[in-house]
This record gives sequence, structure tokens and C-alpha cells, in this order.
Amino acid sequence: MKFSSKTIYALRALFDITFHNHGRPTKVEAIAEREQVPPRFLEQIFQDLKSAGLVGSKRGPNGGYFLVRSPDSVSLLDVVRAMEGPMEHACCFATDAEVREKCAVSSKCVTAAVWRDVGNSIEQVLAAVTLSDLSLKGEQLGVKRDSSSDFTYVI
Amino acid sequence: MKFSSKTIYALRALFDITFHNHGRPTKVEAIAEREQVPPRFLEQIFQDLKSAGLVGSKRGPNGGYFLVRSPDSVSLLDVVRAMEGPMEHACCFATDAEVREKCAVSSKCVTAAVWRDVGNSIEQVLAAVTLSDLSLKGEQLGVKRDSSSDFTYVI
DNA sequence: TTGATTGTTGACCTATTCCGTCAAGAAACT
DNA sequence: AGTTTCTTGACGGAATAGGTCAACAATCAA
Repeated sequence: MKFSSKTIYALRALFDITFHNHGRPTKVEAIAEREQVPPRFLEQIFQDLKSAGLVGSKRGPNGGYFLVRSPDSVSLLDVVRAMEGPMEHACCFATDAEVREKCAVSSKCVTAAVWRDVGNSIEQVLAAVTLSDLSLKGEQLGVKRDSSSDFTYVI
Repeated sequence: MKFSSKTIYALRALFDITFHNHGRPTKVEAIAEREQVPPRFLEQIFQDLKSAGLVGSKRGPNGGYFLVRSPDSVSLLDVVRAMEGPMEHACCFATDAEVREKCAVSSKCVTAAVWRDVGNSIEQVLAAVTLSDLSLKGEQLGVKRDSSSDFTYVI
């Protein structure tokens, strides 16, 4: 009953893009440093986030990963799902009554049903928190904004 | 974001003792068969449940594992905690403000606080379900009671 | 007191997943 | 052209999950 490092890192990374760069392209290297995440690992994480449609990418100078959706439409559930796949349920959840009948387990779908209910409740909890909430919390806690990468000044 | 097989098996086993034997001593072998759990593995699981104080054991004929507490006082949270240890939190949760200050991570305790909140919410969900609930559900779903081990008939 | 029954202990094993690292390449911009 | 940055995919060690096994200790009935 714990979340993987990947998930933890992913949330930190998304918070970083939101908070420090307002969702605009942010370099992996910069995020890795600010959020203390192994850079190579972070690249891998971003691939998953991209596959899930949470971020987009832009190459070349001033490139990086950016938010595809607005911060208030990205929930913790989205992040967890992207990193850990769909919440796996305990066992059989056959909607087909016939299949359920064949189940050799005595407790049949009793425990299964409970796990499903619990899973749904947990998903609700996760869905209720968005990147916007995180960003807001960051401001409340007085996290220092690093705006060094916001603009590039041509000398 | 999933529960381990151990946890799944443990809940099935506890349900089994509750439902089929009203919490009285039940043989590992019988549970293993009814609930389709590898017997050797189940023994190992019961050791953990015993360490956690959820079950007691009795050796010899008509022995087995039994519930120490009443079914309505054993929650899913108890089971999950017994099998997976305390819910692990994402990272630093220093109550000491000074320690938090030293944290090199930009998002500091922003994400940490969120994970803690989520963890608490999840624990509430788990704490709300008891073995009694499971047993009741078993009756509602019409799970067949195996009372063969309830009494021993002397021939 | 003997033997069957049942839990106890702890070693052991295999496969998978986690947590990363690394290198070569392709796209984009200046 | 050359730099920046993402892209892809391979690689690898360590931990954990999931499960097996054998020898032993306690209990109880006959």
C-alpha cells in the first residue's frame, strides 16, 4: 500500500513544470536538479507521462516537456494511473454471473467486491487533488519560484 | 497502487475463519482448500497475522488459527497494516520546521503533504470495513457455509 | 505413552519488478 | 553546421514477491 518512486517523482516533476514555468516547456535537467530526481530516470518517467497524454515535448533550444492540459484538469489519479497502470483489482470481477458461479474460491466475490469498493474510494480521493491545488499549496508554503528559465534574454 | 497477494490471501483467510467457523480454530489446510491459497504460503501469512495480534493458534487435533478479536473490531486497515507494514509516506515529514528548511527539493513538502493527506484518506476508507461486514456480505451473496469442521462426530 | 495432528521455525528458491544507467540517434532551433 | 534537447532501447544490480520444503515442537486422543 504504497506509491512507487516513479509516481512520487512524476508528481514532483509535474508540480515543477506547473509552479516554476506555468506549464511551458521545461528542461529535464532543470527539473531533475530542482526536484532532486535522477535525470536519466526522469527522462524515462516523462516518456510514460507523454504516452499517457499528460505532457508534450519540444526539442531543441528552449525545448523541454510541457503540460498538455490545464493544471486544474490534471488530477493525482491521472498521474498514478499513468505511472502504475490501472488500479488492479484483487481477483475475479466477472459481470457475468455464470462465470462467478464457477469460481472455486469459497469467499467467491465477497472479498473481491470489497476490494473493488475500496479501490473506487481511493480513486475518488486521488481524483480530488489537482496540479492547481499543488501549485496553490506551493505558494502558501512560500516555495521560492525559479524563474530563470522563464525567458531567455538575448544579449 | 495495488495490494499484494499476501494481503488478498490474508483477507480471504480471515473471512473464511469468520464465516465458516465463527472465529473458532480452523485448520490451515481447510482454509487453503476453500479459499484457493497455496497452503505453505498461507502458513507464512498466518505467522504475520499472529505477530500482529489478529489471530491466535492452537496445536493438535481440532487445532488451527482463530480470531483473537471479535469480527466487528477487525478492520481492513488492520489486515493491510499487518501484511504490508505501516503505510509508507512519500518522503520527508519532519515536524521540525528547521529540518524541512534544509530540504533541497524545490517542491519541498508540498507534494509530501499531499501524499500524507491522501494516505490518511485511504486509511479511513480501509478502517471503515470490518470482518463482520464481509461475513454479512457473504450471507447476502449466498456463499455456502462449510460446517464440516464445526463439530467432530465421534463414531 | 504412543502416535496422529497441527502449528513453528527458518532456510531456500525463482521470477519479476524497481530503480536506475548508458549510448547512439533524431529533431529542432540559431 | 552545430548545439540543444528529446527519443529509443538496451542493460544491470538489488530488492521484493511469491512460493516451497524439511525438521521440529506442542497438543490431544486412545
